[in-house]
Amino acid sequence: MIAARVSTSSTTGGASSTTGGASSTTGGADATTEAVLKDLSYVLAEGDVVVGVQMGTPDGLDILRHSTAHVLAQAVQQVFPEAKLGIGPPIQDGFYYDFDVETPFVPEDLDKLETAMRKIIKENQRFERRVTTDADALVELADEPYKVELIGLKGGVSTGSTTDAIAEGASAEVGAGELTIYDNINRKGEVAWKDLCRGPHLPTTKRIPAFKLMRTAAAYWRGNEKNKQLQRVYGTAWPSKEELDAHLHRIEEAERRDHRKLGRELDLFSFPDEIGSGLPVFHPKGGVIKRAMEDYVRERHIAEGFEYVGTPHIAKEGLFYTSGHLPYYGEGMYPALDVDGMDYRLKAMNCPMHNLIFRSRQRSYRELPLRLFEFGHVYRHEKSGVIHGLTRVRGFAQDDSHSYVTPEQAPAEVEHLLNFMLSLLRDFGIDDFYLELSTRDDSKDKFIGSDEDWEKATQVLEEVARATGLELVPDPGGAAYYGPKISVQAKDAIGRTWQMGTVQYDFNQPSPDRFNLEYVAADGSRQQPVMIHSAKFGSIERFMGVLVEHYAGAFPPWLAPAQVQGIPIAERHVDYLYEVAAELKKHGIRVEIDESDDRMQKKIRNAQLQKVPFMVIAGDNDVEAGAVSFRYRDGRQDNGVPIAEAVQRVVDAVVAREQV
RNA sequence: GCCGCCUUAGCUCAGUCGGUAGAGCGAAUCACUCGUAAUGAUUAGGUCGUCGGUUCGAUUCCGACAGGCGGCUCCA
Repeated sequence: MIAARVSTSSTTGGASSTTGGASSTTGGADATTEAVLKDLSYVLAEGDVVVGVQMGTPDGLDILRHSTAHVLAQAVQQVFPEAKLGIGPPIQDGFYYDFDVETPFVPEDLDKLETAMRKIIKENQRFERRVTTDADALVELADEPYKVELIGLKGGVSTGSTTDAIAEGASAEVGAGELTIYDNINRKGEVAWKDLCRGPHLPTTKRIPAFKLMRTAAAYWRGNEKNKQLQRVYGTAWPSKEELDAHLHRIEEAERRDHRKLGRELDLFSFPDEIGSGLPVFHPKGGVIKRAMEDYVRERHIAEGFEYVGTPHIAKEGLFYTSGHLPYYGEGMYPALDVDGMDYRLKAMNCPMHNLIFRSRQRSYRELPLRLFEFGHVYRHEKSGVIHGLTRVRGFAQDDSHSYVTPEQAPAEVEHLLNFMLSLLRDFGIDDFYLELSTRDDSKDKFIGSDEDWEKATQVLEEVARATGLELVPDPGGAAYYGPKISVQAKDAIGRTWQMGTVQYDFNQPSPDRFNLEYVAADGSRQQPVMIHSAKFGSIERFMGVLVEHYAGAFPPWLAPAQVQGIPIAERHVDYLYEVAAELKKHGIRVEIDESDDRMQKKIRNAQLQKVPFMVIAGDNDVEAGAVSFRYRDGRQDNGVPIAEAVQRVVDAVVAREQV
């Protein structure tokens, strides 16, 4: 036990007794609702209900990591006495601490700091909590300008959710309620170091079993680009050396499936410097995957009532004033190209052009929902520091659709699109994702349209999203300028989440002061449609990146660049394999035969490294029996399979889109 | 865009305290024809990211730019 959740008797409503057995982390909903984390040194009052916090629990890990962050901060101020303290919260799998230092940290500093930290841990310093007042703390921490700022900010807020107002992570230093300072007391009973902090902490530094500093980076103070950049040190801490090693091992495993690495090894795509940052090219093998994705997605869209259209990559810039892109997101668009004295822009979205297709003639309510779809290539001038493999690029294809509907049809269409999108993701085997509902926040200048319209649109999206039963995470302020959106968020190999498909409800672009879209209603009146934007994968490029990582490059046969690798035992079996390959090709199977003069063991190794789903091997025994021998990527083998059966096996797996 | 680090052969990386470079894998060629993850030998391959500065001399030191990596900010 390293800390405790304590609730006072006044808050307990019902039957929960104070016995609290060993495994009572969930014991008594009444007791835990109001329970507050306390240090073990906390002096109990009459009637307090106490639940121990173990290091392995989420609370316990946070306490361990936050305490380790304190040790780091102490070490930094030992090694770099001029360093000023920022904030140091626990995060997923670790912690960080921000410092204002003259010269930024370099990787070698981490070694020095780890050494200093080990010394502090060995000293077994005691974390001692001390209540103070704003006034006293301001005097005591006069040398720590960032802490002083936090105290000032806290004073301005009454109670409750102060975190947003202050800085992400700052609640660890100045939560609501009384202000506290933690003193680190060394063996001699002296205060070795102190920090403004809400706590709780481990009882002593020696209770930190295993930690490692991971990297340094810069981070804006209080997360604002306009503020000074502080130097951030990331670290991790675990209840045992074994768990630390396991964590480091997980990171290594994740790096193995990084799509940037696999993309090169499997010869799928590259990013030639000569073309420019964030502009990928697909090699033949990546092209196969890309085309398989596109073919399937196009086919499914048509089956779902979409009509395939095509639009250009650039347009006169007036179009993007009409749509609202230039006034609201001009920063994200490439600068204008001068053409015959007019300014043209590369498009960042397809919707304006689809709107023009809608507007190309008068539309009747009988045509609605009208669903336009294409793989529209868009270009966005992403800041140089955010480019990341295929998952954040500057030019990409959206599998983009726009549904034009009557307001009454909107909820059903949103539902249709969302379910369609989820079914597509599942067809590709992607199952680790959650939904996000991006809405408008108070900064109204970033968004257009009336409060009522926003409210109605948000409500429609939320109801449909909830009906899926998937996890739904709110994202206030994340909406597009023209309307709220539901998005699918998928994780990559290293735990970063990426926005995939979206469904966006737009009542703005059709409006009279934008594109002025209309349809003739049953009563002959002219009405304004609602448009619903939806990209099912979001971006073909990003989706391929996520797919590569999801399968670690070992694609199911229907997506694999080479579905079958033919491997002759000896040169005399090559012709026989070509006969088998001819059969496979009749069924559209992608088959290659390794005619090199490598030994067959080497050929197997190569096919294995290329992650080909079916290795089809033929030697004397197979030729004699009119059969082939299968080897799969996991090492399984199935010898002497008759040719017809072997062909059928491969074809069946492809048609069923199975993994093998 | 900001901060830090990085850029040497197709890939992964050594190396040069300033005197123009080396390995493994890969490639090509030759021999070998082999039953489920690396047969052997030989050869080719680099204006050390680009441009500029310092220097008798720069791949090495300095600067700018480009590209990459990790974060931050951003993400229609």
